[in-house]
Amino acid sequence: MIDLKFIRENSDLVKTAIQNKKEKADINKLLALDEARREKLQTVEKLKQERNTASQKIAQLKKQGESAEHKIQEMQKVAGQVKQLDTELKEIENKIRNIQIWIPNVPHSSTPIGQNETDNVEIKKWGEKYSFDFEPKPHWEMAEQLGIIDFDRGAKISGSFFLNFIGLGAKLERSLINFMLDLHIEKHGYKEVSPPFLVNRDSMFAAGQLPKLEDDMYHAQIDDLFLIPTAEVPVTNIHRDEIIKEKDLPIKYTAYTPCFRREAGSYGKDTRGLVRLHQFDKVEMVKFVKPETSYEELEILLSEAEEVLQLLKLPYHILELCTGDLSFAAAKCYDIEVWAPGLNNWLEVSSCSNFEGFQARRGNIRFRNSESGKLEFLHTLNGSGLALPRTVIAIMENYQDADGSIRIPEVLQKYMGIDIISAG
RNA sequence: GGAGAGGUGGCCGAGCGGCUGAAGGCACAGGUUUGCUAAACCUGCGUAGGGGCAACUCUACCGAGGGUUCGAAUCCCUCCCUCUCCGCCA
Repeated sequence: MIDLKFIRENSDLVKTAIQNKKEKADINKLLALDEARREKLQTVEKLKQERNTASQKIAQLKKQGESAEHKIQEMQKVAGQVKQLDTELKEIENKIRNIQIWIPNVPHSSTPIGQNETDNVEIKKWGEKYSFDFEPKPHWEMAEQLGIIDFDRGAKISGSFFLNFIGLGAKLERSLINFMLDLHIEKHGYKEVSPPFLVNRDSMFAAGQLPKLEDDMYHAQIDDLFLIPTAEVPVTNIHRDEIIKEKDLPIKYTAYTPCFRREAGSYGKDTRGLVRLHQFDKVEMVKFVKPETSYEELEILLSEAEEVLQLLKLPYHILELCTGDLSFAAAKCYDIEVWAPGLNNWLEVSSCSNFEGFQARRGNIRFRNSESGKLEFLHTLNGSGLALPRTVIAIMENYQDADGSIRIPEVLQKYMGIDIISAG
């Protein structure tokens, strides 16, 4: 959420942001409503003041045993007016809010302006693509041969884009989760959280998922609960409506959760194998930080996500997202894409974003600034570290042998207990 | 699901329909005392939204939303949440 006062004072900036993010929110209408609101507010408040002083007078009169009838009758009129005006005011405020909740975060000045993913800027490449003396297979062919993923029965049980990891496939998934969690906990200093996988409406709103993305989420209607699309949602909400001690910042959490996405808008693209699923596992990192440190923290977050791929020795590159590809709530975002030789394509395995105060304002997450003595919204960030199935793709396709076996990356061997998933 | 208890400021905790934005305590900040630590004492200290360049001032807020009233933290209704007990269950 963007501060109304900020919008009032920086309307052009906000309008540009809306345009660059390809969102729709009528700032002119908002400003007009805001104007009307303040005008009405002054009228009611004046009446309320009148009422308050009169009420005191009445109390006084009654105490002295005098009649207050005249005053009371007078105030009955005022009370009616106040009620009427309050109702009108509430209507205006609702209208304002209904515009406000659709205003996206303003991109950071360093974010490149652009229309869509083709305008994202590659800022880094890491690792050499492995060379093969055979045609690298896509992972789904390997998976079938090795019997480590069961797509068909996933579809039977739940529908398309659901699957079963079986045997060593399931163990690979579990090993990766543990490897990533251990890295973030032990080396990067995050605290592990295992949060709820179903969250309420307030939590979805605070994270910036609602109202925009309601159609993309699974919704348990009876209880009005949503299946989380990412651990970001429950973990960011851990401190909703809280005031955090300045000395406790930054707070860093890492969480493994499954993620549930309806993928309502993603027609026919990337639909094979593990690339796009309705349910997938992910290890997430979330940070609560002081505003002045958030961009520094973003770079650190990015490097911590990168480290997962570096340790797995998987080639990747980093994209700085352009305004048109930036999510609703983010001010800046880096995507990490890993190379998948079987698909002959890059796959997004991590998004590292700074939300600045956008989520904090929606979720009312504050700290007391010791310098100013004031309560301030802190900044939130999060990054995948990493999304599992696509990491599995990268391992399968980069570490494949001619016979279809998968060599296990060194750092995973102690988790897997083996060094190869053999086709034999 | 059934029965009961409760939701007040950063935290704990009082609170008769008007004198309560809210006692008291803790925490925090500044000051005095002090060789250091600790302690004692004094002072200050809610949030949000308006108006005024400013000192300042007004309004709202005691889980949420309605209602009664000239006036509600205090009375009534609805809802939400937490806790305890019972039932059910991993």
